[in-house]
Amino acid sequence: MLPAEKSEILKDSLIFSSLNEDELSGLAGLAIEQSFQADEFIFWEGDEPDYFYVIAEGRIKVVKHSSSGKEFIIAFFESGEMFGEVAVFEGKPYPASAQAISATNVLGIRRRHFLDFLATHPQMAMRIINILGGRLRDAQGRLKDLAGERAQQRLARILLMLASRMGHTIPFTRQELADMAGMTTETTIRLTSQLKERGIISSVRGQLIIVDEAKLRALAEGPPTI
Amino acid sequence: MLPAEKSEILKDSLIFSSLNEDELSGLAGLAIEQSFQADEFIFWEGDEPDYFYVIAEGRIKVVKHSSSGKEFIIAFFESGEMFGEVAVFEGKPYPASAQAISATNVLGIRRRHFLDFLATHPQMAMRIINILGGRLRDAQGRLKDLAGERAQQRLARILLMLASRMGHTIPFTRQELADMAGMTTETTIRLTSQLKERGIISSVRGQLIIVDEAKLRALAEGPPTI
DNA sequence: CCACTTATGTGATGTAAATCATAGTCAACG
DNA sequence: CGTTGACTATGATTTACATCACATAAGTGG
Repeated sequence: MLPAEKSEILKDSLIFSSLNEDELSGLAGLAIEQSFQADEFIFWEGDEPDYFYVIAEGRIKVVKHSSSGKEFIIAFFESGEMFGEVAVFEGKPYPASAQAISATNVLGIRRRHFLDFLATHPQMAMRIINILGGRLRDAQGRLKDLAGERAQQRLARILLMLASRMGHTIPFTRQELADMAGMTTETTIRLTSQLKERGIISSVRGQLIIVDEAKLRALAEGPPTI
Repeated sequence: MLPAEKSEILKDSLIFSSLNEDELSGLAGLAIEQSFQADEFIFWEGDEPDYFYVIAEGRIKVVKHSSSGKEFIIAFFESGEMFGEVAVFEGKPYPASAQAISATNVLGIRRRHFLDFLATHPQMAMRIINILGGRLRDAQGRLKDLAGERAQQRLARILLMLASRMGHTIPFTRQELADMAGMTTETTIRLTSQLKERGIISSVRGQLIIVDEAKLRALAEGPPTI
């Protein structure tokens, strides 16, 4: 891949879009391209955090496994988004694994290089603070949902969150939705079947289309206060 | 409160400890002291984020309520720690409420002032990135626990987390522990009673003492792989 | 010191969702 | 084009935990 292409990818990313040409090409010089097949792991929980990543093309999920082996999807990211940053900042092992959902190209920047770059680019630090803040807000919202809301509502909220990021067509299987909402595949299938009967969603194999967002939102807000 | 006292408090905080005297007194000039009784709210979820806070004295908890009204404790903080920062960075309403656990004094710094200060103090931004990163890591670990672990393990993990921050004497009621672990008070009481029987903890009203941390850790790790 | 509130403790019962089981359906691919 | 494997579907059964209901401390404040 040409340095100019790397620059272009970084320029299109959420974090680096505000940099000028010189800064971009400086960073691009440090970035290493890597490709992954669907289902391949970019890193595993516990690995040393050598790289910070920006997605050039494709989609990845960040997962943790419970003690019984059950998978939980903490987040997923697509083109232009970064991941692996928390471990890189702290210098501690990655707290979760990253796995490609589809064929994916990423740019990796070495921890040391990235920290040096950050130290000399204060406005980038502010950008990162905003991104981390947003992710923390999301995580805390999900914590409350997992602790206190019923499966129906948790699923509705997950669907709305996904819709706000990717539009009304949601390219995930029931299994993946289950792993995001913290429930079993069977439960997700039963709940989505109900949603279909009520005309709130439609679906084809491997994806799900939100038909009536208003009704879904009502479900997510809470039980129809009897 | 004298400016010098405010400086002293800021100097003792996690975020501002690296500042020099001039910077500290500059910040101290912007900081407003506020006091709260136990159970009083510092701010409510949904409020406009006017202030960023540092705790001078006391303890607070950050809570969200589920649609059925159940409380969930997202985090608690004590002297020297900051809170309310996510909302301040984003300029969106506070995503959760903050409530004093005991009588508490805080220093509040106006959003605008804090952002201006940040913009001119790059090394502070790095400090904040680290703090947010740590909180995000914690939140993601708890997400996985809530989604995939049993009540027994969740409680054990909460206790260990608390112990690592405050020592083996944990000053929370069963109700508060329940609200952190995402379960009912009754379940927490039953589980702690079991832990007492097994000699892993002891307790007095309103607090709980970890006696055998190794056994607790074994419980937290997972079921005794049969 | 007595009423009152808050925290702890325990049993009986209910239930949401997990688990177990089985089957149909669609896409991919040699 | 038929076989294989992932995805969707649905019923039967189990279970961890919530809910309800009371009872007994242990502080607290008049």
